[in-house]
Amino acid sequence: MENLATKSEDIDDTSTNDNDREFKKGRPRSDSSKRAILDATRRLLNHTTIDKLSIEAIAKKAGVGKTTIYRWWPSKAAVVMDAIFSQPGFQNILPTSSTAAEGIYVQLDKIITQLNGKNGRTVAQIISAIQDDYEAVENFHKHYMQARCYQLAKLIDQGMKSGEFRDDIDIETTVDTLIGPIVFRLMCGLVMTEDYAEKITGAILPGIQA
Amino acid sequence: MENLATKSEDIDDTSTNDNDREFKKGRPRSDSSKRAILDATRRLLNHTTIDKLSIEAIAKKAGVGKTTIYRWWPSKAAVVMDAIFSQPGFQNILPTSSTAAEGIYVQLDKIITQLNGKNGRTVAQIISAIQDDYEAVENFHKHYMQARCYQLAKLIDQGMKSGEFRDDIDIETTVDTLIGPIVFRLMCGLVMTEDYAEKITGAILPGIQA
DNA sequence: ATGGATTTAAAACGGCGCGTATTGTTTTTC
DNA sequence: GAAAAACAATACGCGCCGTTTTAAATCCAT
Repeated sequence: MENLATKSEDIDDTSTNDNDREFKKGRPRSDSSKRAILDATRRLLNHTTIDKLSIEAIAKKAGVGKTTIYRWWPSKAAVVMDAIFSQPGFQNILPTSSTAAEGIYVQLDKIITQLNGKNGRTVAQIISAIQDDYEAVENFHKHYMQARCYQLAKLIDQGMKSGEFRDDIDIETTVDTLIGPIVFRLMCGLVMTEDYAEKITGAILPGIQA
Repeated sequence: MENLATKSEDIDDTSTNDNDREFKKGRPRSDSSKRAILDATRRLLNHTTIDKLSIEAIAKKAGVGKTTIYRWWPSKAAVVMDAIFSQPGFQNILPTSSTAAEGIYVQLDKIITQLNGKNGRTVAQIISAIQDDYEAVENFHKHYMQARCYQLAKLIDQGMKSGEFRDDIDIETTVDTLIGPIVFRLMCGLVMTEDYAEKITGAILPGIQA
């Protein structure tokens, strides 16, 4: 639910000390404008692509000045990421599972389900948008990719320690082989069938099980 | 070396019958203009990104009218793909190898080497550019992705028939697990170390070997 | 040669969205 | 009530878009 804006003032912790907020002079940031901007962005993205989406259109639809958007977000990609990743469906909660293998399957299936449909197209476009934007890359990893990869890594590590998996496997590479196929099919416009999580785990897990 | 242009007249085979070319009336397409356009595109891409590259800039640098570009290519992505994939380094020749496993390793390593450096950034940008462009997706698959995936599939199939691999594996999914990690790291801006092909094969092949 | 067909470079067009600057108002703290 | 900051609205110059028009160039068939 936290802001994904990347303006230095927002991520710089030096000015975010507990009671510091109370002592700021001037008119505070309008929360209603912020919500209007993110809502407008989400609604516009239902009918167009990131590429064709313009800051001016967001401002107009949100009933907001262009300057307000430029004031709080460094790029179009930042606004879109903020709008998409703060959605309810995009919280990445850790599932409880009996075995590591089952946990990995559940995780992959959840990601695939999440990416099937319009959200998937938008995430693909976000990954596209970060290609030229160094600042946005970090933002994307921090608020999307790293959390999902870390959970897979934790499950693998857990399986290694419990004896479910072999103890000589390379965790990072194994995570790549699990998440890689999904990103591959997402970015290249290939369909992911409903049983794709099963197919991936069926191809990977037998090779790492003890 | 063939043209990658996607205007219907060019991919429609009905007009490409051997001696049909000789019987066309009117001024023929200028081959020097074509080369100038592709050369200019390549040179401009060394100093900028696809997103920032403009048709007008290409036309100016090539000493060519804008209309000539629009006449022969349907989109910026098509011009760029034509310029990039016709380069010498992008021919995908099949290596000869003793075992299927070694063949797969060689193939992956060649792809990774090809994608490390500026070519990789450009391919990533091409994959980005095809997200909104249905016509360009097919072009990309046809002239880049499918050829590479097909060779991997053939090697797997060969290994299955020779008894080197198990006979119950899903070829398509296995290809995904081999190529997926590479696309994943490419698109997410993660580094691929020199031994990354070794890491992938080390993670995948043990699970499918007989 | 002559006329028909096609491509070519060049120039001009209206339009959109960029990122910035300016203005005057509103909301807060001191 | 004064200073500070954010706000909506508006205007600006700029670059590139995709299209259209023009006149020259280059081929073919007769």
